Amino acid sequence: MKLSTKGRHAVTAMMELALQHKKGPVTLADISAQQAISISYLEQLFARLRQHGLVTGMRGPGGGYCLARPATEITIANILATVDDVTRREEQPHTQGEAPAGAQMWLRLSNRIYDYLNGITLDEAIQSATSEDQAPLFGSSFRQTAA
Amino acid sequence: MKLSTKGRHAVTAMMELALQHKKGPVTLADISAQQAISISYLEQLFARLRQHGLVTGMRGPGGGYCLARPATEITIANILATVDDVTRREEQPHTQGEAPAGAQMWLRLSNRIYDYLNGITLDEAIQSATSEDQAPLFGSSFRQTAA
DNA sequence: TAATTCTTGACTAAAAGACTCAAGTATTAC
DNA sequence: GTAATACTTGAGTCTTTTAGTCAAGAATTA
Repeated sequence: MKLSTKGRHAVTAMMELALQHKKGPVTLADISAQQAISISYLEQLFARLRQHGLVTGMRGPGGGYCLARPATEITIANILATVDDVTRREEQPHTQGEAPAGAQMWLRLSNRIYDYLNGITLDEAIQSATSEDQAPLFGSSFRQTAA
Repeated sequence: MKLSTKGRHAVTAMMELALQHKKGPVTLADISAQQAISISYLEQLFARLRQHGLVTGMRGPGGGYCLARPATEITIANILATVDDVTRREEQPHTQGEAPAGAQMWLRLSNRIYDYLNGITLDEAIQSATSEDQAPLFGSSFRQTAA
């Protein structure tokens, strides 16, 4: 599991597509202008998104990119996985006694985060981000103590 | 929000401290051996962990590092925040009409992830990672479709 | 007092990440 | 047919991160 600016760009771009899908295909030039990223870089990202079946490209004038599936069927984890080469990984079933316990524990935690992000659809993310009053999603019993 | 190998090292090191806290302080040399990381690098990480009040160092022979608080009161988000300079960030209340909608949406999603990780304590992470039978934590209705 | 351990801080080499640039080909609306 | 767009390819640059070294020193305690 990983969370980088590259993933951020991909997610926000996908959100853009979802928001404007009623207006038809969205051009990379549009997204480039809104996100202040070069078209060439977006091309890299969208090449992967397309290869993984998350978007479809339409050529010619009036063309652009659309979501390949409804926004309710695309998860945040889906998007991050395409651009960051991360997936859910299965744990090894005890290779030897001298096992990297820490690695195994991290793997499980990592998978847990992946599952969490896989439970958030693009549509839902937009909904909760668009709603004015943002209800706390967790009790947040703990806050930062650091100065 | 960010998720890097640096954060991974910090989390696994903290797990190690939590596991061995009954045996007293843990030396960096121990962790170095277990995680195959140089002591010097660990020193960097632990310097930050100590500054943020997550661990306490004990000098002299028999010294080492301990958790500054019980493992039930340290969250994964706490740990990641110390080494990665990430925190929960407040959203701006609509600066202008020409607002970076995508940025705002990402911020909310990012905070949501942060809150999630802030809801997982070190202790809980170890528990769920140690238990043999790992029950699925989410419905995981969606799986990877990519080839 | 000497061994052990943390503390601090500067420094560095290699790798990855985050882009940009360029130059072309393929489609399709008009 | 031409212009607007997607798509492809590949190189190239700049920054950040990672992972680590080196060194001098301060605190602790056997």
